Amino acid sequence: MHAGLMPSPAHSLAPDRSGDYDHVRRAIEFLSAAWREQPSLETLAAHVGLSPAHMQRLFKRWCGLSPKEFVQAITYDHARGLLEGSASILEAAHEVGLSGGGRLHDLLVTYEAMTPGDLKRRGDGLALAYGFHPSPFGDALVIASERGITGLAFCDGEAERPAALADMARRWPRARLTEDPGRTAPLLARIFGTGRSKAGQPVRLVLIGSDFEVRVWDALLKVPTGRAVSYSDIAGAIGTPTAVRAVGSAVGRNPISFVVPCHRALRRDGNLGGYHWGITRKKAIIGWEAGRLRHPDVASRA
DNA sequence: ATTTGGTGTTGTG
DNA sequence: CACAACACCAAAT
Repeated sequence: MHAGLMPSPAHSLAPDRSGDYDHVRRAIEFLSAAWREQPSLETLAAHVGLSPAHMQRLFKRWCGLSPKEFVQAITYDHARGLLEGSASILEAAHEVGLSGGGRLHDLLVTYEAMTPGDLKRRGDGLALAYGFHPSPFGDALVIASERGITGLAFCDGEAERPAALADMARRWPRARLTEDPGRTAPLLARIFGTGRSKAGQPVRLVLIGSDFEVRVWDALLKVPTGRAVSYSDIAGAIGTPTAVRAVGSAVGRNPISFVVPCHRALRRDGNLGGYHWGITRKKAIIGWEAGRLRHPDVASRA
């Protein structure tokens, strides 16, 4: 299938970015495998199947960084920089956080957690709408109840959609899921939409998980863009300093990817650690945020 | 670089 | 109730 021949919308002010991530993903995969040889722009572009100039422009448009800068942004050293002073992030947030209610990273986020009773019912009586939508990181699966977003997952391409949906549905086996992209689309737009969240409209989350899991996810919500914490930082902050590995599992079970920024949890030593939706995507998100931080206006011109 | 032993929580039977 | 699985970590090959 030669979908790559799709004509580019030459002078649209709102370029169709939905196809970008597919190329970006293949570029990141190549760079990850070959970083030691410092591949040239030509080599990279040839592998992805684009001209060097197009490759460069694609990356710039996607995240504001060139491929070379992107590679810098996901290196070991840079990750260690993100972790600088990481313990104090959660400490400071803890002082403010309890009184302040939920604000967090660059989005305005509020959340409620399901009660233990709700959890036991495994979603019985819960009506959930879902939809797939293009996002900067591939197809995004959004799941929402009447009270707010309960799930956000990613996949690459139509073929992976059933698996992504099953992975999410398994978390609330007795819930009734109905496809309704009309309802989920505006929720996703609020997350990836242009610029800052439209004045005062918070993103409402519904966290469905055990008490321990919710405490972990709450800690993640306190990590701002451009920073990161280690799994053991989180363990310490929630009062179970030796439960590092359990924290890792809980982070991995985060149902609302990206909004609950599980990609900002790294290994203590600067290794990136794992990611439920693939390490490539974790790299993509970290690099994308690095670019957005450097050029805050990139997203606002849409 | 890779292995090893120690971890808390959750889901399964 | 026991047990395996897990997006980890520190120390020792």
